Amino acid sequence: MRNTFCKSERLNSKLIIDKLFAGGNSSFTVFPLRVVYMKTEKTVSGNGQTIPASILISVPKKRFHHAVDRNRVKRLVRESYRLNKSILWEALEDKDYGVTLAFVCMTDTLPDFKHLEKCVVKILRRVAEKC
RNA sequence: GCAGUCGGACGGUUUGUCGCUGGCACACUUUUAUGGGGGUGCGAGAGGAAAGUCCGGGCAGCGCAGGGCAUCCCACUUCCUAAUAUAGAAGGAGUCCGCAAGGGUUGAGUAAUGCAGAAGAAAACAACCGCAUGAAUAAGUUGCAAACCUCGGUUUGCUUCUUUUUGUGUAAGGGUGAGAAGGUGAGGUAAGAGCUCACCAGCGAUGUGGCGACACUAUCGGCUGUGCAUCUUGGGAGCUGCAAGUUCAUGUAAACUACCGCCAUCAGGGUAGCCCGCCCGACAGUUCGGUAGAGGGUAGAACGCUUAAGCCAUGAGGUGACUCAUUGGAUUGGAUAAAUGACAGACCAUUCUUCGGAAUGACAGAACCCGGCUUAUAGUUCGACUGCUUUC
RNA sequence: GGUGCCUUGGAUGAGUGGCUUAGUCACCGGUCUGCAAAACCGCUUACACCCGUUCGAAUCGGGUAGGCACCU
Repeated sequence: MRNTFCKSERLNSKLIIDKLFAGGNSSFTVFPLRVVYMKTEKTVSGNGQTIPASILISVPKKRFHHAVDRNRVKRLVRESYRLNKSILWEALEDKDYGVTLAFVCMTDTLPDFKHLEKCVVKILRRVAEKC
């Protein structure tokens, strides 16, 4: 399995985002990230591949004032998801629904990659268990 | 050598693996078709400030017969740029700071009107103290004369000075203030005063130089307080901003347009603050009911969207900003819950070092596009210049 | 991306060029009380920062920093 991250894996629909944050969805925190997730239908990308999970990364302006730092955190989270998404995908392979995830950054200081990757792996395992 | 001023350039390099965005080529798939989709290969992918949004322009939509007033903005000069006297740059001018190289800053006009805390007699009208002089009467006083007597004084008249009251003159003085009728000296006067004169500072006129701001010296004019506001003069300004706006698919609202009907009321209504003017006029507007039309907003997709008032070199013109060229050359960021990344290694800088090595990599991330300004910025580097010191 | 606004004692908040600033609440200290509450009295370096205009700036102008709202 290739560790890609194409456009249809990103969450960009305003309606789904509103639904995700409206309440009633499960969430938990593995410092420095908070995760909100929701069951949805699986989407099919242009080449016929089914995409079981789509994600969103949010870094609040209050915690990181400069755009450089916000971009850096988003890229780190995205990269660690890309390298480890197989955990979630294999768990959802034989299910008939998909999952939508939102990562929210909770820390004030810039995290380093190895730390964040461990954190993301932990989160993905927990989501895979619960679904 | 030390201290300093101004201006410019760069702002980590590179290899591998795994990804993202868009470009080109190739074949594939899907669709009636334009087209859409992923795959493989090739080469590309943040800045000097991308930032602040302090200015200006392009571009886009809406509005708009015309004129005046009001409102707001601008204000040393010449010149440059798309930017009209506005944002800025260059050459100058005035003024302030610095020994200097240099740096900061800006004056439209003052005819009229108003205001100026505290302090001060007074903030420019006057009044007051003071000075000078006239008068008055009262008191004191100097001198002279006359009369009287106890011969030393008393009384009366004139007179000198002082005090008091009052009229007139008074831009000296009143030492407070940011500012006190330009300053110093002499003459002059009852006392004083540009009242007169000499020198000095400023202003106005004439002259000379300069495109001009302005400068200069000479002559003439006694013309001379500071700040703010009103005011006056000249010039400029329609509003909103790519979340502008255009197109597609979906669908029709209590909003819009046209027509019809009914009821009541006003004489006017529109022209984006007011007036003139212009337009409409018993139409329009308001309330209710009906019919028809056209279609807003939200969510989605596409366009706008990147080759340009652009950049580099050469030549010519100009002190310079900059401009010109039948000149030559290179142009590949275009995202949209938002790409330009992550990891590992080598090198390069800086710091620490037990000399093995270790740590760190400034400020900061395009959001329609340009030009300027401002602010942040580790480190490296180039050029021009100034002052002081030393040596030759 | 664009547009508009705000910043004054610890908190709130008045002050449109003239005595480093009105009031309210809170804190602390004092008076009062056997002790407290209430009441009364007192108290708090720089008006966010820098520069300019002015004789004089919280106030006027320019810049910087921080914060808020709207286009939603």
